[in-house]
Amino acid sequence: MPTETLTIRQMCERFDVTPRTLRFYESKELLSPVREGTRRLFTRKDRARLRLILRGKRFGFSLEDIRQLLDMYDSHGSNEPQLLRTYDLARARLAQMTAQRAELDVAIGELTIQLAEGEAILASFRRTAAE
Amino acid sequence: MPTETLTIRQMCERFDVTPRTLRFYESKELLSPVREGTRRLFTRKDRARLRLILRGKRFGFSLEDIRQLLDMYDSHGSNEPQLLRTYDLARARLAQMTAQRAELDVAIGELTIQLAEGEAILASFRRTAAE
DNA sequence: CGTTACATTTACGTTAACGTCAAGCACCGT
DNA sequence: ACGGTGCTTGACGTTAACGTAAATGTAACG
Repeated sequence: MPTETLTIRQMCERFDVTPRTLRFYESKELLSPVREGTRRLFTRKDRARLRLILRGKRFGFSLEDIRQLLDMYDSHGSNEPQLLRTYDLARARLAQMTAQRAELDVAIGELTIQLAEGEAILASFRRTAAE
Repeated sequence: MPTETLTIRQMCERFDVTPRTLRFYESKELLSPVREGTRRLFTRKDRARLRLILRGKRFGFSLEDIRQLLDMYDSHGSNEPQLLRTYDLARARLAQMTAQRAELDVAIGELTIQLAEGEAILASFRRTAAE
């Protein structure tokens, strides 16, 4: 049963991140690779955590938020108050994202209108130039 | 015909920004209020520009982008190459925003699913506690 | 043994958009 | 003259998530 650990470089290729990023995450206690002498070896567990970290980032969570979520998640998935906090954090974040989406929609709409106006002006330039 | 200039404090209240922000914008050449002695007085033109600035921010433009857009806009709305650059910048930004919205949609979808799972687990806790 | 390739730690640098003092005019009413 | 209020300029501080450089280590290749 090979544990199949990865070097930092292999991790970087597999997840498209830089070494600096992995070391930074370790310093922030988001990852905890084992050591072979002085070198880091990333286990299956580290890879799982990194996947969750990257997903969290896509959600727009800060690394600090993610750390708390991860800690709560696996320090005890069976601890209700902690799970509840995780849940609330996620809900709050979802609300933010929904609001952000709404604003983005408005902004896209407005900008689209602006663009149409701009295009009209440019079109008039082209007509003038054609004389 | 009252030019109706505003003090910095009045501007802040009207637009919900801080004095620091207005001075910062001036230092970045986004605004250019006149002086009465040593004090700033914001004219109608400044108010119009500030409105555009705040709108640009809602669009997600950086202040530097906004400065360029404003300069191009009123340095000569009749200069075609500059107007074209403005237009291109806006189009690029719109593309970014659209992409961002797509990602946000995906993230919202995923997070919603996660929340449903979390809720299910919490529900099982409540059933256990009810025994 | 020398070089190449990859690894490590330490620590300062970067970016945007302001926040937060500090020190000091300028005028107003008393 | 004095206290209060509002304004001014300077200049350093803040935040997140790394980038980047320096100095060093170590393992294998030829």
